[in-house]
Amino acid sequence: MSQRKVISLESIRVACRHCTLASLCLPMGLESGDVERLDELIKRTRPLHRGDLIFRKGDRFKSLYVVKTGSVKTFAPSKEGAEQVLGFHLPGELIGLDAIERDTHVCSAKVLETSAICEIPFPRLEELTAIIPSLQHQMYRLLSKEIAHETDMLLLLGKKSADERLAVFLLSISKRLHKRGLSSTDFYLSMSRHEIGNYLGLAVETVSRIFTRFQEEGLMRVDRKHIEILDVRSLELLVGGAGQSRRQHQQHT
Amino acid sequence: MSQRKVISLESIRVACRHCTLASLCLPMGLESGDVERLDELIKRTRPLHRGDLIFRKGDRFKSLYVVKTGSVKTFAPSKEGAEQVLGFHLPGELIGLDAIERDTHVCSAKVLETSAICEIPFPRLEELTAIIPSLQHQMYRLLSKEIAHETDMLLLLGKKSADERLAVFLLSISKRLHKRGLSSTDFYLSMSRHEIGNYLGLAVETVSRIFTRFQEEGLMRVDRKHIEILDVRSLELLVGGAGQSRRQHQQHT
DNA sequence: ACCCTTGTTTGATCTGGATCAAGTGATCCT
DNA sequence: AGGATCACTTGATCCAGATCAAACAAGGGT
Repeated sequence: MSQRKVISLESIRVACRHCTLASLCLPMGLESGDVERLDELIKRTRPLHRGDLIFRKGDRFKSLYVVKTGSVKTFAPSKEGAEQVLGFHLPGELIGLDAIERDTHVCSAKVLETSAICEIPFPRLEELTAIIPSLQHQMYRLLSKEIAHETDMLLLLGKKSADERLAVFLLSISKRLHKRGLSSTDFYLSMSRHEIGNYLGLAVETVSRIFTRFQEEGLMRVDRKHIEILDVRSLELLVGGAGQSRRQHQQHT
Repeated sequence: MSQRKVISLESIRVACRHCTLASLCLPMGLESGDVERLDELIKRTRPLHRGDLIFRKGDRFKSLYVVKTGSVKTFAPSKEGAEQVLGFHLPGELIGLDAIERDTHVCSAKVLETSAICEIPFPRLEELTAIIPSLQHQMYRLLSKEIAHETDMLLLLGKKSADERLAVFLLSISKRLHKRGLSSTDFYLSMSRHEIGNYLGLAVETVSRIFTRFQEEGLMRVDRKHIEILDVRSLELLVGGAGQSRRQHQQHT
């Protein structure tokens, strides 16, 4: 999702309190003294490159991870090499929350482009949350947000048409980039059509065809990974449910 | 999901420490002193009846809820009266976790049969978790578990065939009843075919047809809401992915 | 006991997207 | 630079499951 592919080695050493993401990330709303305490336990590793794994399914759970720059996909690999893409993660987003319960990662995380990742050892974070109420609250919020988001995805996969799914996907990326100070209408996708389709429960060919059609209809311009949103309004209408999704009977009881 | 429809008015007054669910529920693993402190903040209301709402989407978030007896569905209502069923909840299961972030309920919860519900005011719970580390850990675990579970559902809705979805559903109910000391092979469903289909992203007719076919194949016996699982092994094989789901290409990068 | 409403089943038909098949354009490697 | 591989696009066909239609069964209320 790089607006620019250059990443500064400088920047990855910078602490939370100087990080531009602080307002989106774990430190959100903390007092500066508390941010420093959080800072102390965060490890910043050298940048990872396209295809590198942050963790894989089955690994012992030790830490949560935050994307600092770049982008990451999480996916559930199955025996036969097939997989389900579970999410795409942009800077400031927390990864690994699903591993706490089983003490084992239940999905894998792979870097989609050169990325910097912050590592947060969970046991130490847990200790810290017990003594910083606002950090504890932030953790509950982040966990809850993840649940609410997956709930939205369930609705998407259970009830929406292919067009709606793509529209939701594009608007989601667009909004998230915007929050990070990037253009909401002109960006590069760091994931392949295949990965998009997998994520949305669609075949690659369907994704490709719909992108083409959206372009013909003047909703967007597509050139390879480069996307320009031309008509946000129409995309939003599509999502709203103008083209009435799939089966929507009235309910009972 | 009632093995028996009779519920004892006596039992709903009983505190956590005498509750048979304690080992599945929030108090899991707590010391008895801590259970008592938790007990003090839990409200137990009179039983609700089929169709009653525990909360509805948009309500201010104040409490989490636990099913004590009976069963509950959560669903996201949409403007036009259509809805997406998000989950079915059995005794010991916590509801409302997705509301923490927005401070507002993002789905509604409706009782499927006469049920007793425990209410846990969240602000007080949050205070308590800050001073009882094992309770805090338990909360993280429960939130994480919810995420991991929804992740499984994403895979189900994104990649699995109708047969697999039904098999997963039946085995899930079966296992959860078993954990609660009930029969895993002989039970009553408290939800309608319509709700099952909605939950699994299938039309009612498809659910009905597959139940009929499963019966013809000797996997189960179906009589209205009454289910008898005859061949767990085969259902498990179905889930494993014998009938190879949907499109499962190899992946890239 | 009977009517009405609602849930369920079964059959016939339709269709959105998956699958199959090719061709084209990028990117990478030596 | 040349060749191989991989990602994407486009067209043709197929099919699992949705939708439409109808009959039936069960429970609930009066």
